[in-house]
Amino acid sequence: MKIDRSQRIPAPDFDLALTLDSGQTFHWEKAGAGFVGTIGDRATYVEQRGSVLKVHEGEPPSPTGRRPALPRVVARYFALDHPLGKICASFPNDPVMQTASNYCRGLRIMRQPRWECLATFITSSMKQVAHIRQISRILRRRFGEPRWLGEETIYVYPTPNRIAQLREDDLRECALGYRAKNLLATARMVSDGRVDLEQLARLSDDNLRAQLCKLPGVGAKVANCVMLFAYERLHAFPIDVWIERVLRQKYFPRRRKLRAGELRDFAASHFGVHGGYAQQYLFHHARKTTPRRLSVRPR
DNA sequence: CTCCAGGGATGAT
DNA sequence: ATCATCCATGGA
Repeated sequence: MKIDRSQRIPAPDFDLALTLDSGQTFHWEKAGAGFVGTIGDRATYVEQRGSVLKVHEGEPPSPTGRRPALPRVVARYFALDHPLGKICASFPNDPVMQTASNYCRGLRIMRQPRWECLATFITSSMKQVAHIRQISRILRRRFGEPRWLGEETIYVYPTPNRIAQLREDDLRECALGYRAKNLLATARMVSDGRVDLEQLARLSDDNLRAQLCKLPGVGAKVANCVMLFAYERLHAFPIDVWIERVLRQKYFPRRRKLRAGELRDFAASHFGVHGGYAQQYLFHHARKTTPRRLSVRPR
């Protein structure tokens, strides 16, 4: 008979499914009543029951040294310590923000591994979330190390060293298109030590952004995503096509001409010290409530 | 079929 | 600084 190895973690003010569907990570998949995925190199099952998470993990591939206990790893990954009440209370009191805030109750900005977050957002340029997920799945299955979780195999995100060994064509075969060159070049910079992603955590927001933007395939938007999702810079405000649409339509409906710089300055000042959280709520609300265009058009 | 997607790099104003 | 153009791919 099977032993229930699951552990329980208190998780108030948290919505697991909402958080995993919000376009931060791209690899978690539904499994039974919960989700399976990796947290760093650990294959993990997570299931929410009310305000408690049930978690268990797969066996490590080989005898390993002592590792942090899984509940602490999960709690840190999902940022269960973020004071969500205070964060939401810091949002501006305008109807657009309040609607998004109410819609996204329990959504948390996760603490992702640096390389994994950087690499996936390099592959995200001009891609829908569904396709970013597909690219992540292919890269993991082809180049990532396997882990076993019960009956199923989970793949860790490939390391910078592994990607750096590949040829551009290997990545193009993973449907990366023009992004292949950028992912490869950035992987080689991280792999050979020209950039130390962990050391970058010391830098101020502006210096961190500047350093990230030196990496091939990283501009302001991707840099802000990586700052927000992997460096805990909760003021970073990525502006993608969805957010730009929201800002222009909801906050500047009568301004035909509006420079990108003006949008950036408005976002930085209007949404408060946790602007990144506000941005994520606006993004997810817009993406989930904007009706898809009907497929059949008159001719 | 067309339109669009969690953009970046480059070159011209 | 700001804008135009190109870059691959596949879902809807």
